[in-house]
Amino acid sequence: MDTKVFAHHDHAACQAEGIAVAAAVCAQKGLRLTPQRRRVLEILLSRHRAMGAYAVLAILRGEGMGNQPPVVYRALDFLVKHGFAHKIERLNAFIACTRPGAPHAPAFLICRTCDTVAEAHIDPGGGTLGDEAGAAGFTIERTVVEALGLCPKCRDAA
Amino acid sequence: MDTKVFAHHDHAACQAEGIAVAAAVCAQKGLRLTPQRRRVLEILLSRHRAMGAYAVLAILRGEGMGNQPPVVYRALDFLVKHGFAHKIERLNAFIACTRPGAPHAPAFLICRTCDTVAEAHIDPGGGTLGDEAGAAGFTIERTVVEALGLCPKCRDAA
DNA sequence: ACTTGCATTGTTATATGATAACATCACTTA
DNA sequence: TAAGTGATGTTATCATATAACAATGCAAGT
Repeated sequence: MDTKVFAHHDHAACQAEGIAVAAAVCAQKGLRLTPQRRRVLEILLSRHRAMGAYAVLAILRGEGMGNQPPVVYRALDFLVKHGFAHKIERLNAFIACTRPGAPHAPAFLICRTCDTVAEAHIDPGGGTLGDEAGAAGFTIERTVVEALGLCPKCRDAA
Repeated sequence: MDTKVFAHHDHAACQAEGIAVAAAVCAQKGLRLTPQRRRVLEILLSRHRAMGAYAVLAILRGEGMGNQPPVVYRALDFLVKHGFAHKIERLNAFIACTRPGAPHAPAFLICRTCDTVAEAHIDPGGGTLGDEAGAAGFTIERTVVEALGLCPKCRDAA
């Protein structure tokens, strides 16, 4: 789990690696990491917090890279579709993936005080829910798992 | 788990029980199940599908029980706050609780074809995620768990 | 180089989901 | 019956997301 995001870490490396991996994966799969898409990923990578689409759009606007909602939604759709970013349903917001390239079922720990989001990974068909779904004949294709609470830093501060 | 919702069942009893339990719980806790709130719960209970707030509002309008968004959002807030309904984050929609009255951490199985939603219950601190959160010092307060896939009926039809 | 085809981007308009703010009404209890 | 609280009515607005279509860019084959 990438709970390092709750503590100090080499964030510059964190960002650089995110872009590098995305570029490599795109090259390998024949996807186009265009300037807009790349910039949106950089913006998401700049913080371990989920950002709303319109917050991203505001930054793009300031840089002359797009003025209308579809611009940012298309870039976000691309990043989510190919696993470079995730949508946090509870927040209607987006965050860069910390394990791009590898297929995985993400789960998130969301701090309600500082809004930091850590990405964990789970077995989609595992646990009680997987057992019950299996028993009921329900086929799980995707999972949304988001835990809300307090990160260690905010808990200690309180 | 209430996976009976994927199959034929006595739905009239299902609905009646939902209202009866809510009324009993409200009486016990000194909450007011007003006509609007009761009617919204009835509407949600009428199907095992999540409904958007505006879909509920459209029905209320047709019955002269409220014309503006805040009417339905206030009723839904009440129902969710007291555990008579849940919000499905993935769908931005609401569904009646199948275990009203008892505190619980709900999880949902959402069929992408027929939109039926079954409610299961999980141990919020259990499983891999609970372990990892504990190890990271993260305190889980609430969980959003939504599995998307195919219910038995729709899987067989395909 | 040319052109054909497809992915990407630009732009307008609108759909969909949610809340702030304030006035009014109703129920309780002292 | 007045005061306090919770519930409702209403207007306006904010926030999130997508449809539709035009214009552009890029890559592959000839």
